[in-house]
Amino acid sequence: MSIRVTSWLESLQAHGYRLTEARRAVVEVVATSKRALSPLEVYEIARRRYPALGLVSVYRTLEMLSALHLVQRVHQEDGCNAYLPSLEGHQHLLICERCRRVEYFDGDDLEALFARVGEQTGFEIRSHWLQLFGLCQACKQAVS
Amino acid sequence: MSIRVTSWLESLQAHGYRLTEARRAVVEVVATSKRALSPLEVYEIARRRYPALGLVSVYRTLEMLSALHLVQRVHQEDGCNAYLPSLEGHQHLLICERCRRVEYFDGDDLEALFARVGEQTGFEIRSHWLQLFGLCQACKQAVS
DNA sequence: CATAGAATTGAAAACGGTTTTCAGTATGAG
DNA sequence: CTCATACTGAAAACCGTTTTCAATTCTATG
Repeated sequence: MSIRVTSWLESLQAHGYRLTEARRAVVEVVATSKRALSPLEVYEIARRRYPALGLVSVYRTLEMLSALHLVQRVHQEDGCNAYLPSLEGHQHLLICERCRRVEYFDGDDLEALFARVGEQTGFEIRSHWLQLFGLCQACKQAVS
Repeated sequence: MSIRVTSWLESLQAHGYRLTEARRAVVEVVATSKRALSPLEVYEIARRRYPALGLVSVYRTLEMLSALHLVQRVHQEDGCNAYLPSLEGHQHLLICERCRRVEYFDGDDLEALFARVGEQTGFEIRSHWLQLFGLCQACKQAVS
């Protein structure tokens, strides 16, 4: 059992949520995924180990995990309802356009840019959003 | 009449689309907006000058403008279906969280970061997506 | 300017993903 | 073990978007 699964389940419990089979199944799928998954994908995968699962519970669990900042929503050209584990402090994503695999990277050097833009525009910058898209090593070779 | 409105209409015509009242109304609203507008917002505003307009035509016109790269879709926490004029070469957005006004800025200094991330991960980076969120000068004062 | 034929229109129906409702069930505190 | 209640899945409702379709509007051509 992945350490992340355990930690998410503890986190849910610590916030007063009950640990149910439905939630366990959803957490196990999302916490260990290396790709961003849509609610329907989570549903289909999680149902392999807990066939009684309802799609509604997937939505509800994703909402909780999102509120606890354990998962983040990923936006792409072809849809904005995919979820991915949130790694503390590594908020930027690099997504393979072919296989959808995601890598995390940090963007420390962005602070200077933000400061400059804030100064030029008079905005108080409060958050940002950076995603890169491309081909992962495996897909790069597969395509060529 | 804004230069951008004229230019968009010419662009539509040059691509074989007819110039109709519905399209004119939609183009006039979107091309001159400083905020990202949802299809429904476009519809409501455009109907002031062309009441016969149907919501369907808004969707269809936005799709065309998007295909011609004249508008871009803006993604935000609370929705991903807002459209904004695309300014050639200035692809990054700074969005006011309060009034939704948008500023454009360029992010030339990002190339180095992309190169570094590409090298570290083995990805071939093909595109990117950067948005900043904050408070514009006016809203900064209004809030405090 | 008039005509004809194709592109375009708006209304309504269909669609698909998400949310709400609800009666039954499983959880976990005591 | 018992009980109150959080939680469940199914079905219905919802809502933004897309499709369908008959009527209308453009615009190329004569």
